[in-house]
Amino acid sequence: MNLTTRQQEIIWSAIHLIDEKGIQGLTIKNLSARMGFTEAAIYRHFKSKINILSAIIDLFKAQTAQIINEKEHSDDHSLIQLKNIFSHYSTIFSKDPAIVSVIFAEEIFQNEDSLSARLTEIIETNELFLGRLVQSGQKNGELRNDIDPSLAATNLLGSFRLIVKKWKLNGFRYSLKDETERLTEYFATILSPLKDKTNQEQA
Amino acid sequence: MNLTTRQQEIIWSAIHLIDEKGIQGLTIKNLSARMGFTEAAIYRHFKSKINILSAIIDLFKAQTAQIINEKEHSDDHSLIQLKNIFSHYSTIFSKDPAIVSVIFAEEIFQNEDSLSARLTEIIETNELFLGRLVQSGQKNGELRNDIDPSLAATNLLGSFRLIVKKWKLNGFRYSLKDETERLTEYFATILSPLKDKTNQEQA
Amino acid sequence: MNLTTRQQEIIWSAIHLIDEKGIQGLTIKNLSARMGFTEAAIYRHFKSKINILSAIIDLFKAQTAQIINEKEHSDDHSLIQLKNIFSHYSTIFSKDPAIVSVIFAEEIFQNEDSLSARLTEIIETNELFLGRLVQSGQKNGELRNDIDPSLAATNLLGSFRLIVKKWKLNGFRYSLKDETERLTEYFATILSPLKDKTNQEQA
Amino acid sequence: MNLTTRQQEIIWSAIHLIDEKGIQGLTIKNLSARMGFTEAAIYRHFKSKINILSAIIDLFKAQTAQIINEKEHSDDHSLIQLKNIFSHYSTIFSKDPAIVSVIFAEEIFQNEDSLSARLTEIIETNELFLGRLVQSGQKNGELRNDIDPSLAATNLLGSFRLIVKKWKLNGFRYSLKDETERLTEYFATILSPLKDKTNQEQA
DNA sequence: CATGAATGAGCGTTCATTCAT
DNA sequence: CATGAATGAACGCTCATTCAT
Repeated sequence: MNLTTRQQEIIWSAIHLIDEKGIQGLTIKNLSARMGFTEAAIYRHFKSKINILSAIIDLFKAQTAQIINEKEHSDDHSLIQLKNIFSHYSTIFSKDPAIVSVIFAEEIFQNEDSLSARLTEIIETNELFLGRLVQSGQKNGELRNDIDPSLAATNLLGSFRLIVKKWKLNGFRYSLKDETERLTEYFATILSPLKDKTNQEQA
Repeated sequence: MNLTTRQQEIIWSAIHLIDEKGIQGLTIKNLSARMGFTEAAIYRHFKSKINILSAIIDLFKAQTAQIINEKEHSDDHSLIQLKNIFSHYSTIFSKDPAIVSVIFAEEIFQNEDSLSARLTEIIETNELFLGRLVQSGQKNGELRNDIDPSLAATNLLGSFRLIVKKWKLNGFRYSLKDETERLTEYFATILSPLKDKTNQEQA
Repeated sequence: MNLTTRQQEIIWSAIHLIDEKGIQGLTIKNLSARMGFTEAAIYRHFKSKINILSAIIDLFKAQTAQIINEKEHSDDHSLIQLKNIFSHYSTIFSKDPAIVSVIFAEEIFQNEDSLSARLTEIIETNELFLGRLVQSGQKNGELRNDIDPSLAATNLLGSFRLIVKKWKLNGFRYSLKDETERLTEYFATILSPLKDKTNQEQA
Repeated sequence: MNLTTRQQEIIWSAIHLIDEKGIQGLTIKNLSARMGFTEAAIYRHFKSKINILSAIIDLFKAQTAQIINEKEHSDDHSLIQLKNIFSHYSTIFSKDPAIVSVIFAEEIFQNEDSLSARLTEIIETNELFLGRLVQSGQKNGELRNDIDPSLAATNLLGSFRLIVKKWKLNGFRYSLKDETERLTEYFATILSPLKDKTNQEQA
């Protein structure tokens, strides 16, 4: 909380290290080399390595909370909001793809219970928010109401996570924003109420 | 390929170690301790640690290929087949939950390009198969045809991955098979053709 | 010599650190934390860590010299003087038990020849003074004269050191002054001339 | 307990390191250098550094127990026994003076409670044994009975410890055995019953 | 088929100390 | 008079791996 400039630099170096070499590549030596100073100097800014990881999670948690808070009280249609939130995340990830190597890789933190619990919360926060979105969409008749909102939330989040993960596994070579748009249109199709469209599409 | 009994024991010990302590817990020392013999003895059976990880991936790859091959030429309806394949995986995972800590954690292998590429293939193989399933379902009129089969496949696989991951993050406390059933019923709902049901559900 | 207030504060913090955590606990970091300012600030007051240890020894040396000087020209009987000097030390130690962790632990300074030599001198100074006391007591007929004064001095000092060390090992839980009194009475008994008491006591 | 040859070698290297450079000189690096192999190799033989210190204490404890056990049931006169036991210790110390740098330096172990407690026991064991010796000597009329046996024990042990410590501080330059003999004769003088000697000595 | 002993590199961390501000 | 940031060396310890037996 309230990180110094140096602390922020270190955190982002750590995120990029994890992105490039995995959690095993996040060593104090690698980190200090990337920062351009000695290993000992790291300890001026963070008490320990797990403090660094903890700060990374804090960062993502705050970011998630802020994004959700922004959208929470919007008046937009549910489908627009869904589109917006995934679009928002894909913008963030596109700006610095390294983030996804950390935020979607719970395994990284599994050694430290205190950390993994907090990362799990981030998933849950997102899922719960998506669930609320679906539910209110159903109330307004914007979304089909023959489905369980929480399952729909899992469905939305799971799909988004997979396209992001594939994007990463492919070396961020294509546009995540385009993929996200395709996905949200797909969601619009499958989650829309079952109006008279039926006959047309069946053709 | 053609692993000895000892090699298989070692591989499963390794999988369980990863499950329990993460990739950082997979050390030759831990592994040999779990096997009940010395570190040097491990090297009788595998040339190096990477070879062990490689064998793990081979195992999962072979397993995936076999599962898909089994189902590929089935005459069952697409939705039944979808149900069957997820049910099959959830049975395997329930029997030994440690598997999911490895198979869904691509990060683990990201250090070694040779390994991570092969793990990515497993995802793709599954996704392609699901895509073919959806496509044939659309041809037979069992599935709605206003959606892109490959997006539907991402949707199916992503959702399943997320319920499995959540199951793990919750310490395998509840039944994955039940969750999988709920998910496949959800899929049945959203992927079914938009027959005359329309009006009824809208009520 | 001629220490500033701050220097004295630092020295006493150092003594207490050694008392609590041993010489390995006397680090600049610990010391500055205890003083409530930064590590760098320590170096305003002392050129180096060795200088701090050196000042501690100077302190004890001066203290010892002063105590002995005070008593040296007393007219009291030798046994009274012995009692007085041990009582004096036990008062000092009781006021701040941390002292004994330093003054009786020559090992602490053994790395630096310059320091250990000076600490040894303190022992010798005390022992020589006790020797002179015994000798003058023998001259006056107050102490038995069938013993070597310097051996008696070793005997006196060694015994006192051991009761102090035991007091420390027991966590300063009981009264050192009481123990010292018991010890000096014991000395009175064994060092007194062998008058006609003989027969009585033998009974 | 039941140390291998290598473990014994390491322990004795450690004892000599402590003797030469103090506890701060006992580093794994120094130790392995003295042993002629790498730091990592030490850990084949001891789980940790404090295990090494623990083994050293075990060694001294066993040695003390054995010495006391040997003498405990002797029929010799108390003064002879006192002489014997101090002589025995001074022989051991003379053979390898490094021992005294460890056995009489409780400060060394003060960081680890488990260790310091066990070292304290060694002092106590010796003191209690000396106390029993004095008491039985008093019963037999060999020792004066106007003194408290436990105070006498403190007196004996404290004095012996001081001559040993002085011997060390003087770089083991003179004969400890001679000094010990002088001390035990002194003890014989002050602890003997107050027979008719009185008048003679008083002359 | 397995062990015991060893290695060299690297781990996270702490040390006393310096220096510009 | 004190701080914040840094250093280089050392700390205890673990890593994957090798090799003679």
